[in-house]
Amino acid sequence: MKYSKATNYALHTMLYLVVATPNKPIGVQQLAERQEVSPTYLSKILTKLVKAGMIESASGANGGYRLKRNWEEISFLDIIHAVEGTASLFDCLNHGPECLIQKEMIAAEEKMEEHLRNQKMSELAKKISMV
Amino acid sequence: MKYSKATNYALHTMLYLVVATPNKPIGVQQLAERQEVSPTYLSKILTKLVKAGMIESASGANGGYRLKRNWEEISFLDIIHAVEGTASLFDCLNHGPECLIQKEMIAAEEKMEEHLRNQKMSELAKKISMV
DNA sequence: GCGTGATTACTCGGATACAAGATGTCCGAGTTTGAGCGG
DNA sequence: CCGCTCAAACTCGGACATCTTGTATCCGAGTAATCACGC
Repeated sequence: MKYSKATNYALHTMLYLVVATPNKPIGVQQLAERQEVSPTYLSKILTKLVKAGMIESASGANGGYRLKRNWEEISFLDIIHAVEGTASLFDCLNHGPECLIQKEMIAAEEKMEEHLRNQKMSELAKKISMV
Repeated sequence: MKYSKATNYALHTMLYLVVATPNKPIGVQQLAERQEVSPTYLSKILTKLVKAGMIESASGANGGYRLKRNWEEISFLDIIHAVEGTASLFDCLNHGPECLIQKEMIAAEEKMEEHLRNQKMSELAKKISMV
């Protein structure tokens, strides 16, 4: 079990956008270069963030991706859920949701999600700009 | 990102062994039937638990798998680590361990592991026998 | 100067290729139990 | 009754086969800014 590279790219891209915060959209190429990933693949991932309402895309020349309003409230968990989906990490195959094992696993997962929900990208950006 | 089916099988098998607690080893076939999985595949998974020192295997007729000493201390995390490995869920590809994003992700993961570490199979078995 | 059209620089989405890991099967080898058989 | 052999019931481990998912590329289509040109 591993977080996908896509999640890695998405988190880093969001952090970059939050740190930059220009009104101008930033092109996929520029975003992709920083992370050494192909622009087309990154674009695919960012489409998920667009559908989740975190960023918006601008077509045409000087196009790219830009933060949307409430960007200061975006948490790690928001981004991860947009990329990885919101399904729980563990499904008991035989017993379904009544399974005690499953209940414990989901409780543990909740602990992790709680931490990720409280961690906002904008907070992290502040730390960086202090350095 | 998902926990593998193998983890599901391993957790259920361990719970079954803890609830049963006979000195006699229990055959793979019996264990596999309960979970509707092929014996050979389950055997592969249980081999990992053997190497991790949680159970031991007995060859020959009336052979099978049996709990080892300190079985009362076995936690969910022990089992999961034996099956899934101990690598962290998130690796920042570009920046390595200094990456702030990675640090937050690992901190979140720690929260989940802490919960799983405190959850012992023997405790869960008690709850079941009460019902 | 000003509209109009062409060019350019982009993103979007689907189709497709590729790789890796999870899942599952097969089989030969080794091991223990227990039954059968001969002394 | 004892000991030997042999068959049966197991696990073990490696080598495959298969399936799913993540990763990545390619290309045609659409869109917005900018430039060129003609009036």
